[in-house]
Amino acid sequence: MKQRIEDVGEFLKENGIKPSYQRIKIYEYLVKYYNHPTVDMIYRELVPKIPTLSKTTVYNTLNLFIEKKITAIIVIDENETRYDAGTSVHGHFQCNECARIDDIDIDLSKIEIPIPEHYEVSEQHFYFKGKCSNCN
Amino acid sequence: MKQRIEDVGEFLKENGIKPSYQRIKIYEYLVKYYNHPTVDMIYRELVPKIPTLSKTTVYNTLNLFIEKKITAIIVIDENETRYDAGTSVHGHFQCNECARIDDIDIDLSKIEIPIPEHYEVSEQHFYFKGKCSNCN
DNA sequence: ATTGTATTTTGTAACCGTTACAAATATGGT
DNA sequence: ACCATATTTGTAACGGTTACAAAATACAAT
Repeated sequence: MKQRIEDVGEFLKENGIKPSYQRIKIYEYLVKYYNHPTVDMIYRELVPKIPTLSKTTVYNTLNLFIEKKITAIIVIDENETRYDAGTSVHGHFQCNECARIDDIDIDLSKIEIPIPEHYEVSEQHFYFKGKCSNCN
Repeated sequence: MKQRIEDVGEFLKENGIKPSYQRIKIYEYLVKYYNHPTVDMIYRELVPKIPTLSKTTVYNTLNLFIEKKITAIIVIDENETRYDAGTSVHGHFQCNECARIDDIDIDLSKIEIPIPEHYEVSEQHFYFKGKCSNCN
């Protein structure tokens, strides 16, 4: 879910990422909207400000963020990958009509998951699909 | 999760699907292994028995199964779509090493999900990633 | 059985999101 | 300013999936 980031450049540095202009703008996009965007959504928003921006840069940057664990991939849309600056465990809801993705707060303490013996869990994901209030 | 299907041809008919040879074999694969296969896994297994089989047929058939709701898509692998003949709500675990997917039984009654007002939920998905016992 | 019609299967080409790669550009230290 | 390094960019390739039309099959009526 959302977390306050005061200085994006500083935040990137703290996480071992040299804060280039493109990287700052891309991360700022993530924390400004928290809208679980596709690469294309980020690209279309930033290109007017950074005319030379390449989609490859957006891909590279997001993959770097993921490697440094300040961004998570949300595997929920069959067609496009979604990205989330919120890296804590929480759920998502995707509307089948407008494709928007909302955060869902899930109380993990109440959930018992029968993971088999000798299995090691590194990620937990919960997602729902249906129709959001705008499309209903 | 797993459900017993005695006569696949009859089962397909009951669900409004004309039971062609290919369709029967593909559905038989799903219920024989319940291994959440990719298209390629199904294709490679069946080609020796059906030498003329086309991958397009596998895609077409699975999409038909999904339309008729006797198969579900599992969105868990970033690269390839997975298919599941078990259409009840349950969880999945994918191993990051060998990519295999196991079923996880989840007690839904204990889970409270704070879905926003006027949202309509049609699907619930739970999945986990990590290392399975074979790879540990 | 034969014909005609609709359905299913098949192969090819296209589509699209993503990545590989090398050239161009920017950055930082001396 | 110069050099070494890191970053960005554009193009081409890759791979999973789908569109499409032709070929094969199944089915009904005569």
